[in-house]
Amino acid sequence: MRHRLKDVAERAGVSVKTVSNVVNGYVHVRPDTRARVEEAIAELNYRPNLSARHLRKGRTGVIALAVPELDIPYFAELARYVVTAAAAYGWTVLIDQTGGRREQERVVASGITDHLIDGLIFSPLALTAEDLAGLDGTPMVLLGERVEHGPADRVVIDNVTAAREITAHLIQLGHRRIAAIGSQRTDEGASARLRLAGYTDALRAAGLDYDETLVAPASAWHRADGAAAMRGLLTSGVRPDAVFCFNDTLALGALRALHEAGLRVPEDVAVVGFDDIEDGRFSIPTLSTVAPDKEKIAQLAVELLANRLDGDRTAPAKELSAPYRLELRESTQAP
Amino acid sequence: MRHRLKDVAERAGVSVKTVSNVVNGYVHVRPDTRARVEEAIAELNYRPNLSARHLRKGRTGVIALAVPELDIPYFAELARYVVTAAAAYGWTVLIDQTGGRREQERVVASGITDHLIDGLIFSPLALTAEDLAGLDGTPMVLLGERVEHGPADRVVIDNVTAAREITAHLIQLGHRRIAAIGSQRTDEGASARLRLAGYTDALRAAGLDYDETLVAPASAWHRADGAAAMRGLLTSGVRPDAVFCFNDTLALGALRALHEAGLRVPEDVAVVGFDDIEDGRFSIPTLSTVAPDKEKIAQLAVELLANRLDGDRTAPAKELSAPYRLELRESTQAP
DNA sequence: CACCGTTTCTACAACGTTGTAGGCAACGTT
DNA sequence: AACGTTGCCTACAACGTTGTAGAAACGGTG
Repeated sequence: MRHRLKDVAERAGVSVKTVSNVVNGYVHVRPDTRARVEEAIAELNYRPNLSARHLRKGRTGVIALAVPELDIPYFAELARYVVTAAAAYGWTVLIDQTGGRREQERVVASGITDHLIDGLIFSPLALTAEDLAGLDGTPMVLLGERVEHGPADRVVIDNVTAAREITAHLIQLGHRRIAAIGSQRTDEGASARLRLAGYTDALRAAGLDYDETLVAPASAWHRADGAAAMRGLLTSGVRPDAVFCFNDTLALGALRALHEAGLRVPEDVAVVGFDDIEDGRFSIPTLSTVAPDKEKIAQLAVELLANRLDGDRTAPAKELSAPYRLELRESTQAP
Repeated sequence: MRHRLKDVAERAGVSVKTVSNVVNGYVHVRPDTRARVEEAIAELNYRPNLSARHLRKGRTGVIALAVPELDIPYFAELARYVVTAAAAYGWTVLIDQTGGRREQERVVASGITDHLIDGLIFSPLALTAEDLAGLDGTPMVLLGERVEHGPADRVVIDNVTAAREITAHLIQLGHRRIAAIGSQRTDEGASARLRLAGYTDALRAAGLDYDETLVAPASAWHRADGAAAMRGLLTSGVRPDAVFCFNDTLALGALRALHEAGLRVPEDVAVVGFDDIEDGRFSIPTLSTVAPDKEKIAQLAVELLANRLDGDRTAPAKELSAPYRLELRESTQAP
């Protein structure tokens, strides 16, 4: 059986509250009393009941991270950094997988975990600002562009500028027929919209025409979608000399499709992605990409949450921007 | 503010317990009373406080999954299946990242999440059976070979046979100098030991000599380790005509190293992995591998945990085996 | 009409913890 | 010697929920 404060108290011959004071590091406890209590704690292997503590204190020391899918490497890597950053505050991270479905996201946002968690870091795909309006519950930090107009603190990266820079890199290498893979018509494609904007900006700045046939949609951003989109571009007869994929998994799929079509990368077609997932550092060829500083994103998100928990919960929402850099590898230049 | 049973009770003009009865689906509540209570619940957007419920009932509806690292695709994919399988039981899954460090694993096993969770699915890397001995706490299901001799329920796959079969596949293709990447000397390498055993079994069965210089250790099983081990083999002058990597990320790293050395896969060297992660279905070349049925593993683990929670907690530990199959792709045969 | 069983509901206690209030020594100061 | 201050500790209540016991109302039976 698990032991309670009461058991420890009886063993140490003190009151329940004194044991509680020892556990919580209260100063006014005589050294010998403290020692006796600590001994009893060790002997019984006592561990506080977090539910009871939460019920009393209103804090659990647990925060949640909600992401669309864990087996998208970007989110898995991000999750690792969030867990690490949260550990610095003594927090445990509960990871929730929403599948990107609006209903599930709404459930998570309105607190599926209910009173179990102190705060939420949330990377929504389908959720709208309206879904969040009127949520008075758990403090929340949003990741990414999906929900704008500040219903909650947010951490973003400058997608438009990053997309413009990586596209400009392709242009500077001499590419002129640059395809884009990953555009999305739906409202849900907030990142897609911004990255497409950066792409068109770069074309315009270089005096290149925007050619709609070079822009391939992708409803999801998995490897299979990237491969399918690339095959579609190739069979439709457009012959790009470079491809900007809106994330790395799309790009890895595109690399595969180009390989199957007998085209060499980067000699025949240059390829860039976005996210800097680990796969891209070992793919053949290695993948040029936009590398958001995931560690920084995680740290900022945890920090915003900490401020919100300790500080003014009604203060206006803050928005922080995380840095990124271009990671230029083999897929845009011969080894 | 969040509302409590008391608020709902006042609004509906009934006792607190009646509201609790409605929330919990107790039968003896008059339809009109039930309706009034439900209306009040909806108006106040009442949600039960799980901590309080847990404190009273001893159940949270939350289980934890502890894995070494989330950005190892195998664990990310497994996590997704566990979340899905647990949802069928109405459970939320808290995901914990141990980093494979023994101390952290011990903390998790002895219940870092303490009384917050009902049960634990645990994939240990460094933990020993002694660490688990004397743990009387939360019901636990172990994944993999690390901890043997049944201190807890366990789900495994037959690593030895699987490794033998994939090695036999290489032999059958005519390969004779088959390297192995991923062996580990330390106690922690339980999977490594079993896969190495399968490898040597297959060699022996085919009458091939075991050549120690063909076996490369890898302390961790990341892409970088696979690439380093492969480079090591190549520069040491041994010329394998095939490589069995003990997991897929090692294999992807090995593919990369072979590519850098100007060797073609599978024409010059055939490569196989283990785990069937998504990357391997899109790599160049696509990767032949042992595909454990991750969905089944997750389902069995959740099922074992459910039985343990509802049934006899002192019953002897059960061990279930999950199926696998060989997934033969380009890396062992020309496209 | 008294009695019994069922339905519907309520009051109370308890889960394990911590904040508040307060008591009792021991100490230094007047 | 009386006083206030400080250090150390205890008793009690409360967090929000549900199990238990039982009360009140109702219908049917002898």
